[in-house]
Amino acid sequence: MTDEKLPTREENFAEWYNQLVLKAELADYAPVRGCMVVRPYGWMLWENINAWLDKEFKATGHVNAAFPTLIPMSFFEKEKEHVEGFSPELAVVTHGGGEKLEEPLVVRPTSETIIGYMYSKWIKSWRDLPILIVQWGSVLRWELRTKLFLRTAEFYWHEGHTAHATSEEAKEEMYRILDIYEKFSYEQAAIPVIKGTKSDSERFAGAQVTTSIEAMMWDKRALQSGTSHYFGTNFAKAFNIQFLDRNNTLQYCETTSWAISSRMIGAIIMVHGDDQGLKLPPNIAPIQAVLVPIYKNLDEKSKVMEATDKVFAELKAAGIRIKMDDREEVTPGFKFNDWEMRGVPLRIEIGPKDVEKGQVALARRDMPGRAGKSFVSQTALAQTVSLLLSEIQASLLKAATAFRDANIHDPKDYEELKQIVEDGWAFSWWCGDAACEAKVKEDTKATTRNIPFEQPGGSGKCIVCGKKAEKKVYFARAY
RNA sequence: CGGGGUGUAGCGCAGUUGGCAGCGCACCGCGUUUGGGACGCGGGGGUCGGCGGUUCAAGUCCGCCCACCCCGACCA
Repeated sequence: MTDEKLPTREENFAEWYNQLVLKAELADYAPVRGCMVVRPYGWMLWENINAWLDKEFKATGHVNAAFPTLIPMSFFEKEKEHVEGFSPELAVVTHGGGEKLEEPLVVRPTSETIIGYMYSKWIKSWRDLPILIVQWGSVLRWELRTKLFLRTAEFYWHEGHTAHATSEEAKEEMYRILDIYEKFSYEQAAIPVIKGTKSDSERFAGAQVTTSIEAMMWDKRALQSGTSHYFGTNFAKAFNIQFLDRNNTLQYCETTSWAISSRMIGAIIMVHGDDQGLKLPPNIAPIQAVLVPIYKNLDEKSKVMEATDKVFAELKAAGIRIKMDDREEVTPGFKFNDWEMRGVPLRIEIGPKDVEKGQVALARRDMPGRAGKSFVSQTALAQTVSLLLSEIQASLLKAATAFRDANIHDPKDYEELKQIVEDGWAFSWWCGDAACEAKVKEDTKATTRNIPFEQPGGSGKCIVCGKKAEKKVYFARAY
């Protein structure tokens, strides 16, 4: 708790973000370089995110399991691109029990290798396929520059790892998961995303195809918010994951992996937040409504508390995640600001006047000042609140979508592209040549985000070199 | 690893020509307050990043080291 105000987003977006994460008590800096502590309020948000995803994964035939945190170093050397991609950021354990280890162990930066090793033991026949396993946990990458939630050394995620008999099935899986990620973004996080394929230079180390969902933050930078990879037989060959098909022929498996990380929380902060603080989507908010009793003396207190207790019990019973803030040491005004900063979608106030009139005062976090305020009857309040929460959920998505669409432009030439990516996304024809992509990156720091599945059709001229281009791509500066 | 910066109470900072280590917020206690960030009074809290040097005397001067932050390269 503190009464210092946040900097505005215009003043200093990075500082606004850092201070908000700390003040809202989502996370704190850990005494370990680049690591964070996710505090209870942040973890509740994470749990709500995971609960939804877990349900979707299970509904599509996936099961959960756990693999070791430590992975033999030699495993990483089995897939060439994978080791090249990850070796610069590995943390390595060299000693155990006071003795130097014969083979160093890597703290997992991702688990394709150890899971691939296990799959080779478990898979013998086409009857064993597909294997659809999700692991929930954390991984460690020795990042050089870190930022709470967006890029920490240790971060939390789920990683799905699947093995299939055919490339068609594996690709279907990759797309199925990306669709779940998209659905999550729209329906739960209220963040519009663009689904597409990563360019060769942006592909995951060891993947044949990497797909992603990309979201636009308030400062118009892009955030890759989820990825789903198709490996072909790359990892199957490296780890000897083979099965006998129906014709008694030995085949390599086709594998996938996919993930959404705690970075998603950073996206929620940067897409919805305003100068007052967080705005959490009701569907995943740890607290959907906060109840603030207001009174001046003991007589008023007993009447007010009687009403708030009743309202609290009713909303709780209706399944609304409600919090009663009956702290006596701070004023109502302080509480209003405090809970707004922490992004609670709806505030319910009950004071002596409301008790008299059998009403409550409501304040919507998604609407500024008076526009979001109303008085409603205490009768059937749970229904009113539920309805409002879904309205707020919808309005957050609507606002985020309008903002994104207003900041995507179609440059007429390369010069205009350079201007656009200063403060927005460019949607342009691209010939597919890595050299053109590299030139944009060098000139503007913007990278290709993805080649969206949704294409205008036809062909055009590459925005960089002018050669014929079959696809349009998003260029943006990324986190 | 390159460029820039900062280390003094939990946080933000001040500390002059070297001379009793301070301020604001937070925290604890008591009282008054409470419909948009309340106030009064009284308290507790320090290896001045570390080590070494100069000096009667070092937060302050000198040397070395360490940590962290910002900007690049890397990245979910």
